[in-house]
Amino acid sequence: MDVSVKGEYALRAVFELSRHGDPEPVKIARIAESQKIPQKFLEMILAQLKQGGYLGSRRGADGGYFLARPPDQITVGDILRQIDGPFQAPKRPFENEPTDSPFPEMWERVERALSCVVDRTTFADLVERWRQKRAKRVLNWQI
Amino acid sequence: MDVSVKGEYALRAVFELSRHGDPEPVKIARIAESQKIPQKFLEMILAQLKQGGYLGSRRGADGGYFLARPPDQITVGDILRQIDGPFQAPKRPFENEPTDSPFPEMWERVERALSCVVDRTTFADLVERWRQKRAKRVLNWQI
DNA sequence: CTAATCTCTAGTAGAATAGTAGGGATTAAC
DNA sequence: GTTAATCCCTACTATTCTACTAGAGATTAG
Repeated sequence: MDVSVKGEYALRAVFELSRHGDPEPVKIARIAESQKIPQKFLEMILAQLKQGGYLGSRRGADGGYFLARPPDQITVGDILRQIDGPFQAPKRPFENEPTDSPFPEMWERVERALSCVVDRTTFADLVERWRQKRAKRVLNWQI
Repeated sequence: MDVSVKGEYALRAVFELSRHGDPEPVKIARIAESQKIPQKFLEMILAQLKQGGYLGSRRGADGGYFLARPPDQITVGDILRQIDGPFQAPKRPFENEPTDSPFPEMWERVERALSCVVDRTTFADLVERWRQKRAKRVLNWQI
């Protein structure tokens, strides 16, 4: 019942690209620095996200990574599932359980509840909330 | 984003005790057999649940484990947290993050959504659903 | 007393996590 | 076309976690 550091790194990386906005590629090194992620580790994560179809890349000097779709079409759930695999209660070891077990139904409820958050939160949402928070902070700072 | 086998074992053990109903102690061996849990592993789990105040025990011949409270006062969330620890998004490595990060808020939403299921589902609920399912099945079987 | 139980400490094989290392392939710019 | 900057790919690793197992000790009913 937790989220891996790798998953959180992936979210932060995609957030960084979403925040950047324009389709210019962003270098791994810059994402790594601005989000405090070990660069070599981040390389693996970004490759995995590209392989999932969420990111694109350009090599060579002036290369980098960019979003393969607009940020309102990528959800937190997409990224987490790509990196950490699907949510699962341990159904595997209990396949031959009686059909009247109350647990599978409960796990479905959990899954739905989780999905309501992660599959409905897009990176466009996250960026918007971030902008609002920042605006508020700047406002307070000026008073 | 998953639940350990140990956590599921714990849920099944408490379910077994709840289903049993009366305050007579149930032997580890019986729980282990009827829920297909390795006995020695289950011993550790039950000790942990007792230490959390959810179960009581009696030693010696005719000993066993029993619920320390009525099943409508033990939730799935209680047991999972006792065994697997609290749900957490990896807040630890990101303590010095800017205050305008959108992630902490999102993790709170996830936690609340999760809580809505696991902290509102008691073992009395599970037993009731199980009984209903079984009644339905028997009915179909008779037709 | 004895047999059946819980209790406690320790160990352990295998998988997962969170990385690191080092070079190879591709591209922009001179 | 050489160079420098970047992504790409394979392999390795230390540490921790998971899911157990082993064996002996403490307690109790009969």
